[in-house]
Amino acid sequence: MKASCFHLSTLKETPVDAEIVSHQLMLRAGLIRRLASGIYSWMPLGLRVLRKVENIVREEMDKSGGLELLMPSVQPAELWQESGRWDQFGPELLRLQDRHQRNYCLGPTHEEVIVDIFRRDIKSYKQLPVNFYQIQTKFRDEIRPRFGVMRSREFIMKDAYSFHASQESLQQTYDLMYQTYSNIFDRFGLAYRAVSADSGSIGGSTSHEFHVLADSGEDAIAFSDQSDYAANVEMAVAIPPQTERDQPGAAMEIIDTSGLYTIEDLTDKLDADIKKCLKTLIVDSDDDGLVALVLRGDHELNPVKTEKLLRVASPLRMAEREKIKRVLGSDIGSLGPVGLGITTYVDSSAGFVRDFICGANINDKHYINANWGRDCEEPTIADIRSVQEGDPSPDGQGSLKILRGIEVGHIFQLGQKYSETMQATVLDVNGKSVVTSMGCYGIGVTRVVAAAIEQNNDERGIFWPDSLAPFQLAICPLNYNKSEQVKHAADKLYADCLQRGIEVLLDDRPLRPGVMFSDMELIGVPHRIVLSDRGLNADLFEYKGRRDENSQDLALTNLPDFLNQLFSQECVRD
RNA sequence: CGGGGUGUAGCUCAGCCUGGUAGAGCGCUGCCUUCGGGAGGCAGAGGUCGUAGGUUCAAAUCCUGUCUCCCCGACCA
Repeated sequence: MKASCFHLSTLKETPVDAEIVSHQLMLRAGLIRRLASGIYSWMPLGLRVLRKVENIVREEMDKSGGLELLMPSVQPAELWQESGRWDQFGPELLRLQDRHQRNYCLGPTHEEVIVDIFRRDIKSYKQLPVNFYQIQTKFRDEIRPRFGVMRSREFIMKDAYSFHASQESLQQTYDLMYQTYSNIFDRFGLAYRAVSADSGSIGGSTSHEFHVLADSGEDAIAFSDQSDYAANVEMAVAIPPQTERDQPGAAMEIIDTSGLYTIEDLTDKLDADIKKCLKTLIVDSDDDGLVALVLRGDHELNPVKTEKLLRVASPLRMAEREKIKRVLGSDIGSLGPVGLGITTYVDSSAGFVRDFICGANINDKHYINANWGRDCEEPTIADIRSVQEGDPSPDGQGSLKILRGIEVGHIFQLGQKYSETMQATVLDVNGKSVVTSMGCYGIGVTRVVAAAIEQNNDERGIFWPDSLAPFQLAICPLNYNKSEQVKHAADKLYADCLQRGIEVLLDDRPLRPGVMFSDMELIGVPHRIVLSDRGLNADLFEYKGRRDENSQDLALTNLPDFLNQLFSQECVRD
């Protein structure tokens, strides 16, 4: 490609609305343009990257026996009513009507449609297992789209759905998909991590997320420094520090703590050990009452774990202050488990603390040296906190480290959630009708592009991994439009690269070198060759990798070999 | 949806408080100079000031409605 024939629309200034680097760089490099909130056009340069992602996904899915199909993005309401999700999904589902006032939605996902296809087409266990997938545009009417393509309303996703006559078969395909995803992310050339995950609203049991590691990631993931254990912090099991409680010490006393309402106040003013200060949080119950949650002062509540507990309202809601005061008789800064009188869950770590400090449920009073069993009821233990860096790994090997990640892939075992309600059955060996089990496997294709940038950028712009770069090589001729010598050499090199199948961008624009270099660095072309009169006169060309400190001058005679070496791997692979 | 902001040239923004009829930098077009890290000069093009109404002799500026977009919270690939 010649730059003069391409559309490079780079921006020198950073657009104000862009909050995170990937969004800024995608706009500055001219990969995307915003059309409306959460809706973006992919410009030619961005589309080249998007296609790279798609193709890798497609190749690996095909290799694993996936069958590509393409389902409509507009879907009839009837299907969604049948699965029950027409009502469940809420405003995130964009609904529309046609001219006959029939209801439709824009597909946020395709379980309903695929199940419908399946039940019409597949009758026998002999046709199983199957794994259908598509790479297609989805629409979710996000409450608040942000971060550009990272959380947009319209986005492209690869979604795959597998069907099975048995759990064993589902497990097999699930494991295969896990491996396939690992292969895909390996090929992307991104640092990633597969973690056990909460299956969320989509339902099902076993589930893993694939995260691209980046400090700006929205998710925290915990993994063992000594084993394979890795889980989303939402999910990671918090192991109590000990298995038996120490004997109580001194007798409980009530003390005056006017003006001390937070854990910090207590540790500052009373010189107390934060691990001995228990905090009591009050959330709404599912029957209009209250539930108390007790945690160690240095621990954080984990809403995802907590909302699964009996009587706790889901989604989790902190109770209103007035209601707490009314029901419990004190303000939130003075609450504690002693004599509280409502359902109380005590975090497993907090349940082992002896001689603790807690609110007395009387304003401006706290107890010290309180003890479970002696001063209040034996605690109902639950795992309700988020793990912290340094906690023991739940598998007993090593301790946990915490990194941030961007969720770009998610695999689920759906089981029979949809196949049951929508009657996706086949006949088994005995001619009996059995409900199929399903798996579902997603990759956020557009999000992968953003995540790749989030992980690979510097002050000059993007640096793409070779596998995702819109162009592999930039040829930057200095004075292309003035110097016959340079033009000739550049054209020859360009033709040679095309011949070799290298994706090359020849910058033949009449630009100053600085502008040209900056553009190529901004858009992240991994390799750059500069040709100039000065160099050619000395039989030299200049090479610089996007991530290299310095450029190097190399002998022109070695250029063919150099190209061979540089691009041998990609040529074999693609 | 709740809270906070914003809207003026393609982009980043000034002007608004204190009404008098629109500006800068970058980008764009042409010419000249420069030519290895976002050059300089000259000459240009480009804006119903988000939108509808109101106040006023006069509105980008004041008032009201409305829309857009962004930020903070719950959701997710």
